[in-house]
Formats: sequence, structure tokens, C-alpha cells
Amino acid sequence: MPSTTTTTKSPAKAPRRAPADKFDERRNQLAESALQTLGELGYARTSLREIANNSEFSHGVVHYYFSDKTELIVYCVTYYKAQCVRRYDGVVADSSSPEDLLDAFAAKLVETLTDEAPMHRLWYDLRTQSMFEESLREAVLMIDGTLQDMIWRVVSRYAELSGVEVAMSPSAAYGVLDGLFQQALLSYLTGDQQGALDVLVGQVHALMPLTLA
Amino acid sequence: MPSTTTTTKSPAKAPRRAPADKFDERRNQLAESALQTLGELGYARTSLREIANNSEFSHGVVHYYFSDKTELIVYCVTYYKAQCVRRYDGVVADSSSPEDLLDAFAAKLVETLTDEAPMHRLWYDLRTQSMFEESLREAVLMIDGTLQDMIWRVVSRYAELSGVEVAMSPSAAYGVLDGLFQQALLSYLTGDQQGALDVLVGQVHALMPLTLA
DNA sequence: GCAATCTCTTGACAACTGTCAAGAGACGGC
DNA sequence: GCCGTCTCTTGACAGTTGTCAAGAGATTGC
Repeated sequence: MPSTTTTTKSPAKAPRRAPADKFDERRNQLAESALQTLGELGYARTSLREIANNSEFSHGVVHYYFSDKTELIVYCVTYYKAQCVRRYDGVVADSSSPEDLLDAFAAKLVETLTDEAPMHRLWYDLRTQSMFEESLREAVLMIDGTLQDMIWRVVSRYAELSGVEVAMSPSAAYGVLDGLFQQALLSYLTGDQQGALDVLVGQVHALMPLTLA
Repeated sequence: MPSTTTTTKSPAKAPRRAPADKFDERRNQLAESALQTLGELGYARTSLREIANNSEFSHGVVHYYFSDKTELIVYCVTYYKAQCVRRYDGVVADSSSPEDLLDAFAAKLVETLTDEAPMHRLWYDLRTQSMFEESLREAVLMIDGTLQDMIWRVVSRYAELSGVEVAMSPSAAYGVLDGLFQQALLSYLTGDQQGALDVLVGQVHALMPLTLA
């Protein structure tokens, strides 16, 4: 088993004597640009040249900041997901009743599904590819773990506000909610959008009480 | 909306005067061979030459039986999934108590996860790609529908044997079970296999009663 | 046994891919 | 101002891809 922590490796053999921040700054700038393209085309069909074309740089610069394509992709998704795992913290902190929490949680789900559908399909793309490509697994399993923790904070707070214990494992709670969200995403992207959102809200409202003892 | 039924289009402009079955036979033969390669490498990284190499034919023959790569892939997965949607029919027919059904269902899930993991990851791969690639959607949504029906037959029979009504929509039941199965598949392929199977059995046993009123 | 059709192979094509080397510009310290 | 380093561009490379045309075998109808 390789180390499980270092997600931000420095590129192949970049010197980086100077600012030390400027380098990471550019990396993030490039990552944000790349995420746009990746969210549009998906992992497999996004070429480094396409990423560069949609940025203000030329195609050679990618290899200055990343050692290869896999490192770029992994960095991008890790970078994005790191900003997402706190998405429901406000919901958890501000709600004072189980009903409030449930409504706010469902609303947040709808919001992110609407606003960031390309990012979500990219994440599912990467996670699926990790079933084939060994080199993606470490990052994917790490991210999946943080998402599970994120959901668990919501579910356990929901139970706390309800005054009962949770009746599901963190893994099961994440699995079922993720299944519903993924289904909604597919429906949202392939069919009528409003219907997908409505169904998701209904299903989450129906499911969450079942996580309680 | 295009037609929703014709999954077995004839290729671009193949004449096919003769046996009329021989042609489909070869198609299926090629599909089964291609499925092996696709299950191993995934949708994006499987080339037509690789498919041909793992078969007894040369790379040109693919274009004799399929008009392009997309048609081949869609045909393969549709062909495979058509054999799978009856997987739990025996379970549904033979069980005489809810406990029997639940045990048999979980056992079947474990069996298919063990025996056909590459086929399952291929399906999830295709479904995810359909979020990016318009041309895959029709087939994916059709297959997804038949899988939902398959799960619904299990769940509604489970309720019938329990003497109560189902408390979930077909969509929700499929969504949550699919989420758990996908999670188990990822865990099975990336970590310890036995653990993934045990967790899946436990989660399914815990979840199924929750589908009842 | 001939001819027409089906079946499959071979070879080529244009396009695209990740990668990298060579070098131009910019920027900083001195 | 000058030199060293950082930053980025350009151009090229070898390999791979989907696609298709030309034609060789094989099979069938007559």
C-alpha cells in the first residue's frame, strides 16, 4: 500500500526555488480551467491540448505544472472536492429541528445538482474509471471517504435533532443517498430537469427518516 | 425523440441476403468476445483493434458487422444486460417467505458481484459516459429501466410475502439498492473482496425491511 | 462448374494523443 | 546592467485511434 496522504505531489522535477506559492497558485488556476473542460467532455475524451485551448496557456505548459495527465486529473478533482465536503456544514450548524435540517439538506442537494451538474458527472466518471485504472484508486478512495464523512455528519445531526439513534452505518447511509443522487443526476442530464429535482427531494424526504432507529 | 425499440439495427449498408441468422449469430459471437475486452479495459480505453485481437478475427471485420464503435459498444452491453434482467426471477418464484427471498436475493447479489464484476463495472462505465455522450443515452435509459423493473419485481414480491405494501417507489428502491451495489463493487475491486461481500449482505438485509410500509 | 454474393483480411489514411526538448521572454537578485 | 532562474511557447516525436477501400477466400445458387 502506498502512502495515503500526499495528494499534492510536486511535478516531476520542477525546481521551484522562488515564491513557493506562485507555483501552487498557477496550478490551481490551471486546475480550475481544466475542470471546466473535464466537466464538459469527461475524463477520457479530454485531451491536454483541449484543456490548454480553453485556458490562456499553450499545451506545453501542462507538463510544466503536472508530470502527466493522470496527475493533472487527480489534482483537479481532489482540488474541487476539497471545496465541496463542507457544503452541508451550514445546514448542519443552522438547523434546529429535524424538519429544518431535512428541508435545508434537500434544498442544498438540489442546488448543487443544478449548479454543478458537470462537476458531479466528472466525479462519477473518475470514480468509475478507478475500477479499471489502478492509478486513480488512492485518490478516489480518499475522496469517497470524505464524502461519506460529510453525509454522516448530516445524518447523525439529523438523528440528534430527532432525539434518537442512527440505524445505519456511515457506509450504508452514504451508499443509499449517493445512489439516489446519482440517479437524479442522470435523470437531470438526460430528461426533464425539474422532474428529476422534484423526485430527488421527495425521495430524500422519504429516506432520511428510515435512517433512524 | 427517436424510436425506442430498435436495439438491433443492421449495420451501415450490409446487404445480408442469405441466412439472416448467420449474421446476427456472428454479431453476438463478436459481442461476447468484445465484452471480455471491454470488461477488462473499460469503454474509453478499448480500441477496436484490441477487441479484434482478443477475438479470432482481424480488426477490419468489426466494420462489417457494426457501423461504428458506438454501435458495437451499445450492442454489446444491451446484449449482455438482456441476459441479466431475469437473474432474480428464480429467486422471486421459488421463495415462500420474506426471509427466504431476502437470503436468496442477497446470495444472488453476491454471486453476480463475484462472478461478473468486470461486466458490472462496464455497465456503470457506460451509464456514466451517457451523461456526457448523447448517443449512448437512449440505450442506457432503456437498460436502466429494465433493471429498475427487475428490482421492483423482487421488492414487490418481498412485500407480498410479508403481507404488507411497499413504501417506496420503483425508482427509489432501485436507486438505493443500486447505490449499495455500486459501492460494494468499488470496494470489491479496490479492497478486500470478502469484506465487500459481507458488508453488502448486511446492508441489503438491513435495507429491504425499510422498503415496506 | 461458373458466377454472384457473402465474409473476412490487409494495408493504408488522416487525425489525434501524451510527451518532451529546445529555446524565447520575463523577472529577480546583485 | 547582467546573469541565473523561472515561466511559457513552439515544434516535433512516436504511437494509437476510427475508418474505409481494395481485394482475396469461401460459400451458395443455379
